[in-house]
Amino acid sequence: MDGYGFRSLEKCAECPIRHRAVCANCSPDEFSVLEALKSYKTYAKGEAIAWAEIEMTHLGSIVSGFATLQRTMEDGRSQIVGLLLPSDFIGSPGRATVAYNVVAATEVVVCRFQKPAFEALLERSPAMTHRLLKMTSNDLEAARDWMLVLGRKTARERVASFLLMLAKRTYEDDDGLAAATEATVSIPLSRAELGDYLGLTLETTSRQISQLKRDGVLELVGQRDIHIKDLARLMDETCDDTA
Amino acid sequence: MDGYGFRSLEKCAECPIRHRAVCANCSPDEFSVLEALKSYKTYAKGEAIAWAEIEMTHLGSIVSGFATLQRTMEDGRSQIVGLLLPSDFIGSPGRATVAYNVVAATEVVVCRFQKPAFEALLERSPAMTHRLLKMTSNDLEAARDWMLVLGRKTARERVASFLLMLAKRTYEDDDGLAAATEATVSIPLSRAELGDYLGLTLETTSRQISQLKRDGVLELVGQRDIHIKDLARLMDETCDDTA
DNA sequence: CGGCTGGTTGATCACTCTCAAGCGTGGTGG
DNA sequence: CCACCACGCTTGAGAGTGATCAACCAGCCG
Repeated sequence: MDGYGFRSLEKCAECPIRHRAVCANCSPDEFSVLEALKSYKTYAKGEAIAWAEIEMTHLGSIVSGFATLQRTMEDGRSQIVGLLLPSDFIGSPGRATVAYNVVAATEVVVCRFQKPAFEALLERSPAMTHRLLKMTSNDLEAARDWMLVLGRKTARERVASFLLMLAKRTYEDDDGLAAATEATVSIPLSRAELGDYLGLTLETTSRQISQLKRDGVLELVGQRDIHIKDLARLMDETCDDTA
Repeated sequence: MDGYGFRSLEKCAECPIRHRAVCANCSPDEFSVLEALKSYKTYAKGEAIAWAEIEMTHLGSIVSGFATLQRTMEDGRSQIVGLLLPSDFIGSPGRATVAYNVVAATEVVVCRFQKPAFEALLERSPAMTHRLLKMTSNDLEAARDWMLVLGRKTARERVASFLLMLAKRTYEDDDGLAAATEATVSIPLSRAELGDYLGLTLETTSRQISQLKRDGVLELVGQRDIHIKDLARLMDETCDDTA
């Protein structure tokens, strides 16, 4: 379907991620340049969007789907170092390669630009540069938050932290999470991937989810969807003060 | 000594971090604006440069010394989520607070700017914005690298990874590390802080250093300086492919 | 129906944490 | 001048959390 399913996206003005992506603050002039340069590509679940140490030819934004950033060791150990959701940016301008693999966790549609062209555009567009700085700085903040999880939290706290983060991201647009007492989230990762994100084995991850279920904090709806019965309780379980 | 010891720094052209800090690509015009706005402040070892959730009045660059970024939990657990070395930038423009404490690990001299003035300047200076984007993106890369250490590595591998990173940073200017077989590094952190950086207890950290010493990989020179006898061996110990 | 994949659960093991004692150095005061 | 204390570091013994290895279960598809 490589592109053909997305004719409606050819106009940036109708793009679903228009107000949150790197192009959020662009002027009409800039949008017309972007529209001329962009192309869409669809990746199947499990497919690599970029590979560590391999030069990237394109940069771009996730339009739909989830992707993971994963760093692996020779002996097979692997750590997911980031999740990409719609509107997140793929690649670092000015850097030829990234140190991790970008893998589609679901089917993913990317709005892509040739790297040199995009970098040239960035040189001339303060709006995009500032937006990208803001996004990068948010990612840095999130990465550092997650370092606390990986370095200091117990297995149960890690799972709780993950579910809470997912709930926040899921409901961030309606910002109803502050008031809500319940929430339902869909986990876009397998237990093995979840373990790689949490720095745990898949068995420990599964056990902690079961335990939280037994303790009445949540309910499983199928294997990928989780209904959080008591959000306040879950927040306690994360042992985290950041509201 | 608040400033008086640094009269020689009043001219940016003579600043020791001039070619690596956020101002690296500034034009002469921009430098004269920076010179008018900047002020120096010295922090004693252990003093807070910024505090989580407390609004920052200034942004700036480390001129000399080391600082740590640390995120703490209510129950006392703490994780160091970054090290700031000379030329590193403190604070995020556009964000009122940061989620971690910035603490001087040694005596630290900071070249500071009032936050609103600096942000206004950044709006008008593509050179600084691009430089800051580059630096932020490097920090993000480093944070993600460290996530692999925290999530997947053993205690011994963590210590080895830390020493190797320190050696790289120490020798990065002479870039002689590629050829070198030995190196001497000075650890700017106590064992407790080191543990907080590695996601270990101070006891485990100490034990692993002793073990590496017993195995002939390194020698202690005092308690803070470490002579790495076999760099290649140390790289093996990190179990990391990134050269 | 049988094999395959992803998830759960169980038993055991090992690594790291916890608690505790001991060591060395540097500073203070009698 | 030296005894004493404080602090940071090291080392030891035992406990606990999560990893490992393995069996089992459910859903899916051929």
